[in-house]
Amino acid sequence: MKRNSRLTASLHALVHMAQVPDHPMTSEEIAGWLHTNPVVVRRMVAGLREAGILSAVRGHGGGWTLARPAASISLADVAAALEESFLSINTKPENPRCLVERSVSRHLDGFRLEVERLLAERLATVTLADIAAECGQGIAAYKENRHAL
Amino acid sequence: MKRNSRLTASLHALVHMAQVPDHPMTSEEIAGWLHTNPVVVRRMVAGLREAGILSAVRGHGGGWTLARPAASISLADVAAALEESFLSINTKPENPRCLVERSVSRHLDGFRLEVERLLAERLATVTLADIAAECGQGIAAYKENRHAL
DNA sequence: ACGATTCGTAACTATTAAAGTTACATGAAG
DNA sequence: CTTCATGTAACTTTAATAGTTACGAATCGT
Repeated sequence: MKRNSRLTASLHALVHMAQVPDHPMTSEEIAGWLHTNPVVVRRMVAGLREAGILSAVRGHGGGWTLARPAASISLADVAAALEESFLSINTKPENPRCLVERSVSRHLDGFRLEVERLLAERLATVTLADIAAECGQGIAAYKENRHAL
Repeated sequence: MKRNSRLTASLHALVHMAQVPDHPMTSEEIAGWLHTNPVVVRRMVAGLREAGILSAVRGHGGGWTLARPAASISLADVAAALEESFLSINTKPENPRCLVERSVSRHLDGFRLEVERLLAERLATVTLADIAAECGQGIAAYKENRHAL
């Protein structure tokens, strides 16, 4: 898995799950899609479980399923659950006694907040169900997307 | 110098320069402000020179000065010259044959573009002169901000 | 009950992007 | 022609993240 792609990767997995509701998916399976390791997957989606987006079942036949209907899970919900910051722009002054540094940081921080708000707004307009529908839904679409093609 | 703070650091230095026009500042001096190394500074601002924001003079009494009036240099100009991406969100599908991944990436990429546009717009509304004015301008303010307090 | 399976998590290693450093060539001022 | 400053290449260090190993806990099928 590439760096800085936790949101992309998580959404990828979640939409696949939305396509086949009630079918638990294992971390092994997901790791295959994301070309990574099962443990990395479990670590990545831990926050999604805590946020009530995914529910996990252990043991034989276990795995992950969506904890609520795909239509009620927006991309913003997922992004928030991952607690990832997407804006890599430092707005904390290192030396708060320098007026210049403070002023620069204050401006940038204002912009940062505004931009994060816009992103959250946009992410809130799309749900997992929307994307699943775009790709075709259900078992057929799931098989279509099996990555084994 | 901390990571992901090239824009903040560059603006910090540039505003100090705006406060004392026609006084070349050495990388040694700037490195002191940013708590880093002169070579790191030279590397960081290389793009600013190529973009016509800074001009450098070598040799005795040399250093950097703003290449144009501070009022004509917006924060967006600086950000563009640094060629830094501020949105750490991967929107390139790793396996373009997966419909789900493509759909997710397409949505995120649209949002990314919109967000970057907003940020650029906002950065364009503020110039180095604006910030210098906020901090008090001229030699007096420069001394006020000497970081040696 | 028992073994197979799967998540949960801690502890460790590997990778990599960026900062920091050293070294030296280039050029300008006095 | 010495001194000081940038320009840049090459290398080392650092830190964030991915990847791995290991094992405990929980659940199912037999």
